[in-house]
Amino acid sequence: MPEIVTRFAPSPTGYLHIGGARTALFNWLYARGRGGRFLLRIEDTDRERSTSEATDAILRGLTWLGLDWDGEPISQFGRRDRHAKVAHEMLARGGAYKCFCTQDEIEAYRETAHAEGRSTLFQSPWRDADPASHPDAPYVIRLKAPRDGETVIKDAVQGDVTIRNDQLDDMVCLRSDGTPTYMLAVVVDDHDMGVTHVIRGDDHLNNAARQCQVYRAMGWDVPVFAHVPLIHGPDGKKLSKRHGAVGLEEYQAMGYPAAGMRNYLARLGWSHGDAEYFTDAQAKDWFDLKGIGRAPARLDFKKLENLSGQHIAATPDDELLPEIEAYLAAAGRPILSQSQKNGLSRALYCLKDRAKTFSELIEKAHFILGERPIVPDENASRALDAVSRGILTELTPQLQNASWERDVLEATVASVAEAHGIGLGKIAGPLRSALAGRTVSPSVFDMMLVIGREETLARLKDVTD
RNA sequence: GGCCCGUUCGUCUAUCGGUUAGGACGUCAGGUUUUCAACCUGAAAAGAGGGGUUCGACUCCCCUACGGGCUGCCA
Repeated sequence: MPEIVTRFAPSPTGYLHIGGARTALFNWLYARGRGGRFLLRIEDTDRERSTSEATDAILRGLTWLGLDWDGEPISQFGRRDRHAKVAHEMLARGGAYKCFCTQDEIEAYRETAHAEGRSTLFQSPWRDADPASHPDAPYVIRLKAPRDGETVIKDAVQGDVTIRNDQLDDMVCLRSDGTPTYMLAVVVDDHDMGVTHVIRGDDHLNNAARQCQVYRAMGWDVPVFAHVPLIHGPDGKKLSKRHGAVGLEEYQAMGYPAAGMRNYLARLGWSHGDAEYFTDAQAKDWFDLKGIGRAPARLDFKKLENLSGQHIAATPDDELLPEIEAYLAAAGRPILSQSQKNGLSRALYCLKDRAKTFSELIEKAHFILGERPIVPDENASRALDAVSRGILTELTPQLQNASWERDVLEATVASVAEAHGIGLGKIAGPLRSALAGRTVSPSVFDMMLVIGREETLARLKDVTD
């Protein structure tokens, strides 16, 4: 069994699209789960639109998602000489020909074809021209695609897809300026890189037929294709900016942990029985092309949140803190001081099972991160009725004597509450407000343990005074 | 326009000719009420429509509708 080689080949024209991230994840899982290699190729042959900033953003995104690639990223543009060489080789083999038509001529051809209701696929008059008649003018190299018969794409996801060859025109492989087109470049690169499995968006499904013809023209082995359906927005339309977040980095900035993102993205359009929550190891173990669905999937933030929350809860505290700091940086939020970090790391144990995102975790950590003195917000103040205020006053000296074991704390507070003929639930709310300054926070007892005796008493005093 | 792909609860999906069509998220209703969160229990919720094939179709075939993609010297 030869080694599995997959690749992710984004074009650097913007941020890393969430759909692209999933495609990368699928390729990564497939290779990593089978001891294969996962390569990265930047498809930057479009010099107009490609930027190094976009390349950086893509690498950053992949790194954050935890998708490591083997070797250096390959620049497609850097391989243009090789592409040109292959184009000329096809020429020599008779699998391609020089076409001297200008773009205006082609456009005119399409217009009249359209007006006459004929196929607008361009048919070059140069296809079978005698080389002796070639003018000394700029030309493109076109694939001499078969006009009869059909091309069958054996797709691991879509099954056998048959396309009649008369639906495919002679695509341009080498532009008149000598640069390769994408269609040529992908095939040459995938072949040269030894890619065995091409897992990509199904927007390339039709292109695959043309690419097959290039493989044939060169006598190369065709890789296994797996065209996965695109991700759609919640309304079922193609995912675009109007749906909100489409760039992977936006998800990082919203506070989703990378592990949750991986889990969610893997599960979107792929399934392994009823498995919903799983680890990377399980995903690598289970991932296969057969489990990929054929219908486009819609983004569901609720499910993403749920999975994210589970992953945050499952992450060890010491790994969580760096991730939270990375989140704060990505979101452009204030970084943590050393004392805030110390406080937060002590509080993580009781914070992490209640946060679905890092953003939510930070919000719930208000009691430890907030400025002192903490002022109860409007809702909290309302909760502090006369009775609670009295109880809090009475509680302060009690807590002075209490040990800071959680169960002792509970018992202490409970006894005071009971003395007032009131359930602990009734006092816990106001108490929590007093300690945290707002209504979102972990258990009041956890808070006391985290912020310590001095701080707790000081805050109670603040409120009851 | 032509060609290609798709269509199971609101969402992600299981099913691979015979199931009370299963799970998860979300939603709703209860429970614990020692708070928030969590947790527990329960409920509502699906095979786009129409034809076939078959003893029997969500599963196979055809048509329609809808959605998406491709149709560039973009990738």
